[in-house]
Amino acid sequence: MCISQSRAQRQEGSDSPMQNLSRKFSTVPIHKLLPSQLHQHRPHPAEIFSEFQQRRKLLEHKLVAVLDGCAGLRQVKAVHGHLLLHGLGQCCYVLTKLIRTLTKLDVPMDAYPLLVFRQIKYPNPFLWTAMIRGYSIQGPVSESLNFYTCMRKSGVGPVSFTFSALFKACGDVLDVNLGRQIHAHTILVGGFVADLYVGNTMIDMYVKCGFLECGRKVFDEMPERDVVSWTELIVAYTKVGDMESARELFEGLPAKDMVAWTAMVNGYAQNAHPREALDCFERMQCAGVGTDEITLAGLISACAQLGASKYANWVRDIAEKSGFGPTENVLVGSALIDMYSKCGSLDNAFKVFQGMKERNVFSYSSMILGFAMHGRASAAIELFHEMLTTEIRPNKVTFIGVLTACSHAGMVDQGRQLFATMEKYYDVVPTADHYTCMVDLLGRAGRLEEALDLVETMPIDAHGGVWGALLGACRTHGNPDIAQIAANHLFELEPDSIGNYVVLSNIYASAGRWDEVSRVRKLMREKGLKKKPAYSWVETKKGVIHEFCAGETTHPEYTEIKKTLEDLLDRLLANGYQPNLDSAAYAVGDDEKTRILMSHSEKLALAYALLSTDSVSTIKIMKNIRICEDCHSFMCGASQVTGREIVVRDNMRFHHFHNGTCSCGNFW
DNA sequence: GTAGGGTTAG
Repeated sequence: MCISQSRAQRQEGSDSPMQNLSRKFSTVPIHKLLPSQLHQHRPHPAEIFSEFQQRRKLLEHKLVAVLDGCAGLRQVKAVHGHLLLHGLGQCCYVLTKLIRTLTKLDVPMDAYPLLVFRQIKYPNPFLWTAMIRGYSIQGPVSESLNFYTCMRKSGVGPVSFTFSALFKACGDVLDVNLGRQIHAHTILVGGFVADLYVGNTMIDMYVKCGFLECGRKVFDEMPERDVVSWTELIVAYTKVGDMESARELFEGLPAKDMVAWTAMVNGYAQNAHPREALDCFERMQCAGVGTDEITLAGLISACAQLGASKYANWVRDIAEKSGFGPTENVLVGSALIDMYSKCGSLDNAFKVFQGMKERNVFSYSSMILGFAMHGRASAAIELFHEMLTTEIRPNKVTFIGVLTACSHAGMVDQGRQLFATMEKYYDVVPTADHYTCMVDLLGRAGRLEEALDLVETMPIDAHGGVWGALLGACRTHGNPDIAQIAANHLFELEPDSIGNYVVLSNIYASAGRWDEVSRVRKLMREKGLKKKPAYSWVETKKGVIHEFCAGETTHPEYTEIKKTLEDLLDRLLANGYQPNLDSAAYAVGDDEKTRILMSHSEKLALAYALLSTDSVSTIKIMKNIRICEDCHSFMCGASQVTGREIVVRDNMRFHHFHNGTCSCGNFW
């Protein structure tokens, strides 16, 4: 027993030279010795190395923290200089951070980062990956891939982050083929395909490239998923408008966080389902999930689509209570400006704008568009000039706003001038949407030939909007010949859009060309297209919304409505109003035309509002299609004989009727 | 290292 023990001791000693050494050295940690004791003790070398390593690690961490705080290339270079000076020029950990910092500072990879990298003798996988990621962010992606190949050749194995960086690169340049190759490679290398981050970036890559089904397949095959994987796919479905699939997936998500809920709320809002967006938000609140500015942006957009002041005030209240009020938060503020404009309260929109501490191009553009939508052209243009005195540069939407303002106010020359400066001074290349505004501008002003010429000579392809603007102008100015040209293009571009057939047929009807009217109607029948029913909505005092369809007689208070309308008509006729019979595009007698005109949904809505609201409040009516000429002059007259303010939002813009005139100046 | 965002025209 005794022998075997001593043998074991001897064996232990021979196996471990360090243990042998330890008998000759002190085991007291060096930092616990007094200076006077130092010369008597001989600290163990392992301890000295360990202490050295600890200090070095601490130093490296500190350097990484310093790099994190670097604000510019000069500071990074200074750190690098110190690294070289103190023998840390080969330290992969710190240099990885250094390269990442340079990437964050947008320093071109080929310049300084590559120089740093080339000085390293033995780069570790993280350092290689920092280079791959750098090129993946800046491009070219081919270089990113080159680095990957070199890394493999040098015998360094990848880490999961390497694949994430590569997939991100493929997603950014929309190169699904390369993505597929790397996907296959990921499987080949083994292990990484099951990694959560790798899977998530792979889903993102497929989705960005437009291969949603491939992303779904990756998702379905992932051994482990988290809320990020789910949310990526949910968003992908909302972006293609497939809210049903998004909802299905969302309901199956076990732990829904704020981002996932927000994806649903905003998905509904973006796909024109404002009620569902509101419902979803209420569920989110019941689930006790917090709200931030991004959730609010979607929610506010939903309220803007509903266009009712009841919701506008409700959502504003929520924003204030969540700590994202319009004064402090530029995102929420801009969204509220847009919402108030669309709800008909231009005053509230402007109040929000004025109260904002910080403004950006969204705030200005929304406000300019608000003014334009409400016919306040000079205010829109004034604000545009005010914006130019700040550091904020206009973008393409800002120009849509000012051009629309000019167009609705008949300011042809000013509009032309602005259009000419867009690219020259502001680097905003005109898009087909801007040409739409220009065609609208010329068209409304009656310069149909010039408008046609512009469409035919514009340097980019005209889309439906451009021809549609021309067709609309032909309606206003009664030009069936140019209308036919525009319509022919529209029938090609938008074969199933019913509105174009209706407008063309109405133009022919106004010109009394009934043969042509029947021809267009026949075309509609052949295509199986049916006229969209015209609706109007009116909000009563209690915030209840009543809907009226053209020609309907089923409202419970129809008798009173009819009586009110007849009384109003009598007063208007006495005041000089004459029904615009051209607005009833049917080959029938004048009496029948008048009867049809009196059944238009906005007139019914107006009569109901007169019946059910107090005599001082503004009447707000919303419509799903453009207001006709007859209803427009009817509203003008009504605002005069009743002394009421009437606001009508049609599918184009707002009309403020006050004392016999409209804010649109009869341009719409 | 991975996920949610605002204004647009006929």
